[in-house]
Amino acid sequence: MQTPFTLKIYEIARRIPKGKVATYGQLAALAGNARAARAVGMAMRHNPDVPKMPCHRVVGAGGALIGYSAGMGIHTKRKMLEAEGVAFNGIRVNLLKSQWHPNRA
DNA sequence: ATTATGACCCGAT
DNA sequence: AATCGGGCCATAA
Repeated sequence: MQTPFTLKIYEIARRIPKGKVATYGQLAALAGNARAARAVGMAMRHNPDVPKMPCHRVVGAGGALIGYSAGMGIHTKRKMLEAEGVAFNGIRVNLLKSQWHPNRA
């Protein structure tokens, strides 16, 4: 059992559709605290439920690839995102095309 | 209960 | 693009 905030982050992260990405700040905002982006990252780092927790679909603000400790870190993360059809723009994710819109499905 | 840390974010250099 | 510094938050120790 995790803390309420963390659980909330899990709920949200879990419903990120394949091929889309969300930013830490976005998740934080959806969780109720737009400034808790850092806390969101911590929740991800402690991720207890890998299968349900697509932490690779969570990127930094502006689509910057931040975080991820598995495999080759960012490299692996990017690989997975590409595999899911996420549009990349050089070193960043093309949020313009691949950012998750919770409201829109 | 207090202190320290981190998968952040923003603005400036 | 990369680096530096300051601010915010919840979690872990």
